Amino acid sequence: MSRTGLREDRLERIGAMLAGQSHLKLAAIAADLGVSEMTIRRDVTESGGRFACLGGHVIGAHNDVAGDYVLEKEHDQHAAAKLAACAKAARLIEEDDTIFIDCGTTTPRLAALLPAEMRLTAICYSLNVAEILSRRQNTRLILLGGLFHPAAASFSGEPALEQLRRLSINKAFISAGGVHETRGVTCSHFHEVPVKQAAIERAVDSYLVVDASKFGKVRAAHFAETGAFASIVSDQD
Amino acid sequence: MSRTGLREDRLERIGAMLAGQSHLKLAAIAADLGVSEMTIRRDVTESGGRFACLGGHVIGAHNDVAGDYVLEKEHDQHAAAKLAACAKAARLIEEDDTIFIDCGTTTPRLAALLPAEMRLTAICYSLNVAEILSRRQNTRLILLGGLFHPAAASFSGEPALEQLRRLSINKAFISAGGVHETRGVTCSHFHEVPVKQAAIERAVDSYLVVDASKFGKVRAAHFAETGAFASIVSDQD
DNA sequence: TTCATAATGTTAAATGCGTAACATTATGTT
DNA sequence: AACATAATGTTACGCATTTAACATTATGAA
Repeated sequence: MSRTGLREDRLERIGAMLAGQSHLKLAAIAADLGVSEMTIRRDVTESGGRFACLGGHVIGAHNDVAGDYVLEKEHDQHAAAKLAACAKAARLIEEDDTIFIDCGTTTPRLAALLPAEMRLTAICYSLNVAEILSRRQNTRLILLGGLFHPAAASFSGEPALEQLRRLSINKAFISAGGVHETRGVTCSHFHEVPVKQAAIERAVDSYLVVDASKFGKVRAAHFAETGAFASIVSDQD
Repeated sequence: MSRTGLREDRLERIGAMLAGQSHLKLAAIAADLGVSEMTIRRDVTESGGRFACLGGHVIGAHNDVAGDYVLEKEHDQHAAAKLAACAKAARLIEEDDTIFIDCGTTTPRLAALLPAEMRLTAICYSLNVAEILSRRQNTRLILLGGLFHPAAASFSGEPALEQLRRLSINKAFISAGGVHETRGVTCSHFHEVPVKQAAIERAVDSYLVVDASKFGKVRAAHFAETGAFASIVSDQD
């Protein structure tokens, strides 16, 4: 039994060193902590997935959304479809637009597909989308903050809603877990409902960005009818 | 001259595929884009640091704060001192505390050094701190949103300030660019001033977390006197 | 069409990573 | 103190990654 917890201490220090950096040389960490590279290797393998060793470097394993492994799997399955839908959505965006990007597993791809040099104002309320947008040069980013929900990596709260209601949006890109002819458009997380609704209300045009697997599905939280959208952007028709 | 920009297209698609994942197999990307691994390798080297190849995988280079290379360098210089200061600060935190963590290059390390299993409520207003905190299991995270400032990776805005003024904080961990006996405590970014001040006001105890290199320095934006803090937590005395 | 140039594919060799096996040192117990 | 066990260090070898060099295919211009 490791009474001392030295390994855990080192892992925390590795985490601290990694804060900011994307990857660090195995040798550098070993030198910094005054142990051998082999020990760092062993630490990383025992870290339970917090870190990973790749090509002599350590990287933070940085799993998108902590916990939600179900979503993560679904993610991979329809990855190509989502990418296709996002590519279409990205073509709708013009220079100097003010866009709203919803949360979920589809929308980060849209954020990543925005033309690199295009001047934009982007509004979002999820951590993974914000992170992608924050790296852009010519984009003004507004993140609606509040209480963090790990399942969707999104935030919720009245102050943020108030702020959203005072913003004007050209194009809102909304995602959904289900699109049904009679039951309308639904998602899984109730706290997202008021945000999505406010975004749709404030936007000149709203677009529903979903892969075709969502058609016919129904989720718990209803937030709009299909008629609320200027168009449904999907990999198929 | 690459008139077509195929490479750039692929880089965007790689970015989109990487959205969420920390790393992706080189072979998987090559298969998805229908090109050879060698081409992906060349893309990555020509990406100007956006991506990196490590151990047969591609990772997002994920540079902490886009742009601020000056800070990034200073960062590295006093890295050990900052880590030491943060380690001391981390020891002040107890189970079930509500803590405020400031923005900057020091505080991400504090966030990373928080005991892994400790139950906490954490308030922050910078993207890099939020990202680290969001991976914790037993922590309720509140991010103060608003307009993004790339230089400090932080957010500002009246709605977030209002929200902060309604929160109660046990311990606020504040960073600074300068600590001076007569000129007080200062930082470089004016938009941070009202946030820091509100946090100090709402906190039972505020702690100034700085490495010793900050002593005697003065920056443009004044936000507090040294007397406002329960103690100054630094690598030296 | 023909040519020049860019883009991509293929192959092959060497560097360096990753793993295992064993040696050594620390730690705690009786 | 002597022992058992955990923790770390060292070495060496197989193999995947990486790089370079060259072959091939696309692209655009004259």
